Amino acid sequence: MKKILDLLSEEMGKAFEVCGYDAALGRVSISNRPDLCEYQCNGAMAGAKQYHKAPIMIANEVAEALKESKVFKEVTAVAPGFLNLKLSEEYLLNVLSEMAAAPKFGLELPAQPRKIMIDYGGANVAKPLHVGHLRSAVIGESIKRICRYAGNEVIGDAHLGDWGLQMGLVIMGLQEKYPDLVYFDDSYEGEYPTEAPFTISELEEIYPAASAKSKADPEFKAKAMEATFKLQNGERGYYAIWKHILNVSVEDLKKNYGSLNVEFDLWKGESDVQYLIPEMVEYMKEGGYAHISEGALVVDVKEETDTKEMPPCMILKSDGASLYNTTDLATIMERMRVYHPDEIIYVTDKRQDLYFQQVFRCARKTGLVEPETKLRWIGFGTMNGSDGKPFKTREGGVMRLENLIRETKDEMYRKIREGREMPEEEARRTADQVAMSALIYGDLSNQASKDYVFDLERFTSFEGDTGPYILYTIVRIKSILAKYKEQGGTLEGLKLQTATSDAEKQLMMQLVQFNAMMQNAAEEVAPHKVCAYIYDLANSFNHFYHETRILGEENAEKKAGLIALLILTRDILETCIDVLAFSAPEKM
RNA sequence: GUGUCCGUAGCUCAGCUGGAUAGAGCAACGGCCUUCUAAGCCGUGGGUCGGGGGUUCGAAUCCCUUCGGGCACACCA
Repeated sequence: MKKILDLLSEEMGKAFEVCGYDAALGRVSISNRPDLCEYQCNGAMAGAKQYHKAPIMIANEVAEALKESKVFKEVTAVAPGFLNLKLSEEYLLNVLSEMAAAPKFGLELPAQPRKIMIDYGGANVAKPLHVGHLRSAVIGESIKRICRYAGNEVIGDAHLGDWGLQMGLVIMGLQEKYPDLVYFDDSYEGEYPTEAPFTISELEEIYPAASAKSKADPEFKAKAMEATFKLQNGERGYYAIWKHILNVSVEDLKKNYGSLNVEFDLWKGESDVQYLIPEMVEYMKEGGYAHISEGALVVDVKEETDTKEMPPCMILKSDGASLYNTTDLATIMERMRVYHPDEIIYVTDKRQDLYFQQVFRCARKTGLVEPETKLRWIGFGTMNGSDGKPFKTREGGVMRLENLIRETKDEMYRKIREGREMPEEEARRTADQVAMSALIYGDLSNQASKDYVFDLERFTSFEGDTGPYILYTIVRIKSILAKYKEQGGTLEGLKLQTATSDAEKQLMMQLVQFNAMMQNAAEEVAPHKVCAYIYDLANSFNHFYHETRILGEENAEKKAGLIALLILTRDILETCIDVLAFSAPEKM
């Protein structure tokens, strides 16, 4: 269904037209002076020049034409030419009722669903997730859910880093620790064990140790490079142990991502497109796109309109080895063949801006994607500590994501214990759920592209613009509804009623914006807009709640209408937190 | 150096396709629980929107310039 602002603009446009002006001038927006009006139209001022007329005169004429309007109950022309509008309660009720009955609360879906792939920009195998992975995970997940809710087919791909030098390093690290493993015995010809000879914790120790050693010890580094080379050329033992590394890591990653409610549809990695690289390189050479520069194979991606330096996109290093670009381009090639998406969205940190410009230009120029395939890059900022510098542990190291999550859960548990009587087990469960809302909302409520300060105390607070505040609001609603049912009420078939107070009308006006908000959030892939909306909605609700006796309402019809309003508010809030990838408990 | 993003209340941030007195939250202070979760609600104080120019009837918003900060600039990912 149509969005409220479009409906109002239509009504206003008609009035402009009746008075002999361009209907486009009738664009209505939400008032920025809530003390004066609910909506406003500035078209009279915009049209003054065009019609050589004082804005206030135009505004007066239009206001006059709207005197009998069923949509606006009040239209006032104010100097120098503002049109201040108040909505008729009956009209608001009609729109809101239609919305409550419509699928997805009246969100308009695309006629043809678009196929969108989301690339979460790669966790690495054998390396634990750290706080830097939080953002791509929660932003990517939320974007996935928003796009899906908006009626698109969305495929999320983990795009693991599972193929570079790091793998050689881990393999060499393992060989040093366990030289007798059959994987390192060249003469071994039997089947390799199905069970991995190491745990995830061992693996996580081995990588940093091997990485550090390779920096200090050139000989070790050479061995790791050789191992990488052998792995990539299919050496049996190395490949078998690599498979173990992959499996153990993915299992652990699933656990960690799972606690953030992040689910990937595909667990593909760089290794999955290695087979395509020779073909892709050949294609780029044959097509005349690639040439040798300083020994490396590159594709020029400069454009005449560039005002800055644009280095070429490198396809192969001068030693012939592949690199990040190579696998990313091969991945695009594969995705086009297998899935043929209309759009690919990359979620990575914003330092990779230039890099993705190069890759996108290269993919376009070489025809790896079609002209209408949209390639979009979402660069997110850094999560900083209270000192404004990238977040560190107290000891100054990189904090593991797992630990960040645990600390947040512990802090939330402490708060719940402090503020509520609750059985131990339920307190734990509730704390976990509320903690995730704190962490996820704390991240998503910031614009993705900006850096933000992680403040445990603030994020886990039940006051202000936080996840717990949103959940608290939902729980309050649920609590009333539960009580209403206890008293023998039913939640079915209730009809919304005309607003009888300002607070109720405010709440209804907030609810009616849902479809426009969600559409906008999807178009701009902006989860923070959903956050801003539910914060406003929660505020409107709490204000309304405070002023309105619901269960004590004596008029049965009115009471049913209030309950219907609560249900709608709860449903919209829960729909929103669901696309943000967290959920509300029944009690807290 | 080139490019890019940012600079709004003590702190953390909205607002930026130009509109009326620049908004929230936190922190500070003051009210509101015999009634549906007070983890709430209501109110008070707090601002040269980094500086300077320009465009406009009107600029936090657009343009130019300047200062301060982050980040990136081919064989890392």
